[in-house]
Amino acid sequence: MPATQSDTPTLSTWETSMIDVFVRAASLIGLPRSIGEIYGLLFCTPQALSFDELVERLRISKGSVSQGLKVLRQLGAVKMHYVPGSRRDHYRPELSMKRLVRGFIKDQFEPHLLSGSQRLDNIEALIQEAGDEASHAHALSRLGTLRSWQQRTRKLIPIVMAVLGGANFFDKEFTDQETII
Amino acid sequence: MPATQSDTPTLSTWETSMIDVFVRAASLIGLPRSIGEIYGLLFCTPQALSFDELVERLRISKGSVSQGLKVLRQLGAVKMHYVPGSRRDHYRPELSMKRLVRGFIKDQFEPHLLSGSQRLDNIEALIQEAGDEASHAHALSRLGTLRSWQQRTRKLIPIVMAVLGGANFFDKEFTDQETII
DNA sequence: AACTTTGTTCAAAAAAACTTGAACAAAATG
DNA sequence: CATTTTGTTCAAGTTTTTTTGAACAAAGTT
Repeated sequence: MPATQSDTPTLSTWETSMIDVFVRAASLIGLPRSIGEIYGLLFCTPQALSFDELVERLRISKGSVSQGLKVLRQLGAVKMHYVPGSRRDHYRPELSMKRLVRGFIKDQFEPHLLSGSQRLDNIEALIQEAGDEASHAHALSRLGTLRSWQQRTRKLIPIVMAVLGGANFFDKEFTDQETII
Repeated sequence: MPATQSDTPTLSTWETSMIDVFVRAASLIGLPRSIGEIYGLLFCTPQALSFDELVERLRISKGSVSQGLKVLRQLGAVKMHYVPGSRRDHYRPELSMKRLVRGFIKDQFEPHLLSGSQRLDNIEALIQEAGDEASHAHALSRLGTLRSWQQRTRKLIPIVMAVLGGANFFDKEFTDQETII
């Protein structure tokens, strides 16, 4: 058994910086640092990495890696990758921006939109029950505003996905006179 | 001086529920509860509210209201409203979804995109300096992916704003055969 | 000028979110 | 079946974020 087996090469400067980009991006969308680190390292690395390699190279706990990978799998941001001859799970990053965004919207956004609709219906009932007749009109008007925001958000999502979906309508070739042929 | 002057009507059921919607929305975009409460109460109320009314009706501290309003002003989510005969500042909620979204993007998103570009340039330099020639190709390829994500995000923002900007290209009338006349 | 009103600031307290590591479960191996 | 490998769970510890409230500043009143 070679003495070098468990050597853990330290992260290079560029890897650290690139991981830092993902840590910031994660925090921007409300995900913990450890998740940014895990995805970031997978993003930097040519080969799929195992659970243990993540723990060792990032020097974070098994618990963090386990929970982090769980969330990333749920978001569709990492894929499991079979490595012949190894019992360990290996992971690779999802590299399609469209799929990453879709995963995020599906997991973090749409549930709120869904439950939101029901909440607004409940609020409407509460306004009707309320004794204060005078302010019904205003309350219902604001409720209407809220519903319109919801609806516009719903309309927006497929447009965003379309824009992210490879070549499309919004690309230069489609709008630039010269290149249309 | 009437004894009832400082009566603080408690929030009604529907107000509480509607404020709750905003508290959830705030947390979804990474803003503290108190900010959701402040915007939510302004949204529910027909008249502009003063600083003190926010403190009293929401039963949160002056500090929270002061800091919350500061952030909301910065985001363009509340507007100051002059009330004749009162020395106090009064506030009204911004009701245009487009302006709300623009404020959020300008304040919370664009700064990251900007600094992000510089970071990627730095990373490119670090990769060049790195000794490990063998992995240059992969590292640069991933850096390219990151740059393309950035660029796509930049392109997306004006499209989102356009979709939110009143009647437009994506509305039914523009695409539905029957209604085009 | 002294006093009142109005709102901000910031250090400390409280609450929430994240990470750790040890105990545990599940499955492969010998 | 006992043992090892691999990964999950969760209570406790740590860190970060948010809230509070008292001291302070700025501006209006008397």
